[in-house]
Amino acid sequence: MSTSDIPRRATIADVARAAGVATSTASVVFSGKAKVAPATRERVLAAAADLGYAGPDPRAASLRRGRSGIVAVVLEGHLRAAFLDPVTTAMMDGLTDGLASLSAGILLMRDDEHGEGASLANAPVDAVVLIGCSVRTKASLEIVRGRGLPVVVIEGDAGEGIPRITLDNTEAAADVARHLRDLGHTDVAFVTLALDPARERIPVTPERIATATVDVTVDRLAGMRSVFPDALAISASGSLIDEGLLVGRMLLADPATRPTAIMAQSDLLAVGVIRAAEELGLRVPEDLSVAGFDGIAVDGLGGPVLTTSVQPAVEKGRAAGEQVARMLRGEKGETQHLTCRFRVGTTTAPPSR
Amino acid sequence: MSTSDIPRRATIADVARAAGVATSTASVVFSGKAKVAPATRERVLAAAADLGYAGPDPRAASLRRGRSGIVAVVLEGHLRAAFLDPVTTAMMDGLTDGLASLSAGILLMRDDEHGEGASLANAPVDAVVLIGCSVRTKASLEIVRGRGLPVVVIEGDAGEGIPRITLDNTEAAADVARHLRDLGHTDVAFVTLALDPARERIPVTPERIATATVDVTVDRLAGMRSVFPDALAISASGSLIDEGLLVGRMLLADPATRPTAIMAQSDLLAVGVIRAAEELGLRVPEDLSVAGFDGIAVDGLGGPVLTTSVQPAVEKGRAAGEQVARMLRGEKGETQHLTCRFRVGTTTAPPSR
DNA sequence: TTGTACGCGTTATCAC
DNA sequence: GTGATAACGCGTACAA
Repeated sequence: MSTSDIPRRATIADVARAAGVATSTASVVFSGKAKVAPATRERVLAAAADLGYAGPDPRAASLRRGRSGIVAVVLEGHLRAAFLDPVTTAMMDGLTDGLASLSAGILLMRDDEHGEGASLANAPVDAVVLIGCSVRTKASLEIVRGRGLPVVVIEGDAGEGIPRITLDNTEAAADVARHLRDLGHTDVAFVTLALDPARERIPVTPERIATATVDVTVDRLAGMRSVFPDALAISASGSLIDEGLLVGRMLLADPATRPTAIMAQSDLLAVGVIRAAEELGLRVPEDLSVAGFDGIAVDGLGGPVLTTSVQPAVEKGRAAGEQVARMLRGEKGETQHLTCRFRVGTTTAPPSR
Repeated sequence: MSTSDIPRRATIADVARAAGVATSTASVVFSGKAKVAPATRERVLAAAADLGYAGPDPRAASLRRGRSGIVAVVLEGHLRAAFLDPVTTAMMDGLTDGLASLSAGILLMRDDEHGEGASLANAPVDAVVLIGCSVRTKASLEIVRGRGLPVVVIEGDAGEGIPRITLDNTEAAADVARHLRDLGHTDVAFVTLALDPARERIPVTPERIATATVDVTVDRLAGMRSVFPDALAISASGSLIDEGLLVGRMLLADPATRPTAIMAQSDLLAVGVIRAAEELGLRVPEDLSVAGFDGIAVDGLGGPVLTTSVQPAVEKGRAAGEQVARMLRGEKGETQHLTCRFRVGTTTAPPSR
């Protein structure tokens, strides 16, 4: 080991020089964009190995190409909370599929960073996928549009010209509600997802709906209310079994006002409600019908099959990924409307009284 | 379609020209790295707004700076599976904390992509965090070292000079086992995590251990075996309640060979075992003691408190993030050894027979 | 098939 | 406080 002051990393130019070829030739050897004589190819590779050159610097390459190979995914709230939700993880899964043709990496970003740091404003990304639609999303959208990046919004409205991936939340929720009505239920209560960032576990009032920021919650509630206009609804603070349990207890505590059916806006919430019923010695579906939304596989649920509306979560992600891929290819992104499929399970039945 | 309908995006040079200042001045206006007279500042900002310039191009900036502000996190297997695991999500949470001082973005990468695409080999990242230690991790490691990127490995051995974040898996597992032995149990069975990518749900044999690729599984098993050398162990295919349920059924099916205690390598598996016991009408801990590992909060578990070893999952991520931050500051990364803490819960008791 | 030359858009440095 | 200039490392027309 000699003096070596500052061991500047070898560049492709160094490699070319060492191999006795032009830098362009060396470049081609690594990109494979053109034919190179096997002999020179070998020489270049040997020189590279010799200098410890590990291929083109991605930063320089992306400047030159105008592409970084990275797509940003903007989630609301804490990453942890986002990934706790099976629907989100399924969607991410689909997204990686849809993006496969680009073989792009996924840069996770939270929606609420305003600090200097690696925000949407200065991340080297080629496109952006926005998920959900809080007030903040609008801010993110502003930044992204300013940068002129392709955007796709999943379950949210981004305004004119921005391709979206939508779900028929209202219709699908109405389907589930109609199923309960058709079974003969008239005394139904709802457990909704969070309405706004405050995430309070309290009854839903018209005022709260007016100021709600989570479209999904509002849309599904609208569908439910279209069948049972006056049903009591309580908002949970998130999509968790434990939340469903808590709200379930609230709804079932008083035998006098106990509904014959509870409809939750997510499967996890529904499972929680079932647990609450079990605690109180109520049988599902004999004493209480419970329906959910999402159609996910709940780890540890076991026997019962939830009556629910199965949403194409993976498809949502895949569709978004495909649109991003299209836009990056220079084509125009298109809005895709996806639909849910109602599924009858073993957790709903006619009311006993 | 004419050639002029590609409106080249404005650059900082355009802005500077329009504002009548030098590009370096305009640059400083955006970076804030030096004082600028309010008047010129205004002029530059106005010109930028006028030209629709949304700030420096991140690609060019990162080439110039030699930093992209992105840290890669390499997970094994499907992203979905990774995020299904509460320990992983907790760790990611800690990682974002530890990385906070860098305000860097997190680029998710799978461990098993070998395609041309945006693999570790050509992603514009400043550092890498490798999680777990499969055979493939070694391959990832090769690439990363070749590029000379700072690396931190969480729960895996990366060889000389690579800082690691480790857990005292063997010792902690032995602690749990000793607790069971001290309660008087002699007839104990184990449920382990996956041993290798095949993820088979079958008994663990010496041969399988010899060819295992998942260090965590092997280490914890070693701890368990140090107390109960001859206990039957069955490997689950993943850390899921449903997996615990399946393996639990296998272990409890035959009353004649039924153990008095089952020790699982994860809390989710343990919960599954409890469910299996409940199915068979066995009471926990009266008829069967169950212990887990991880100390996570299981959504929907409810009443019982699991006897387990609480691992510092969030800390693991935070420590990794901090080491990355250090290395990026030019300091040397250091290996951190973290320890688990044994917790007695309500799911273990002396054997009844 | 190989080499030359230029530009991608920015920022650090140093004069002024 | 402001300006000129030189890299940063690469890809790719274009010429040979």
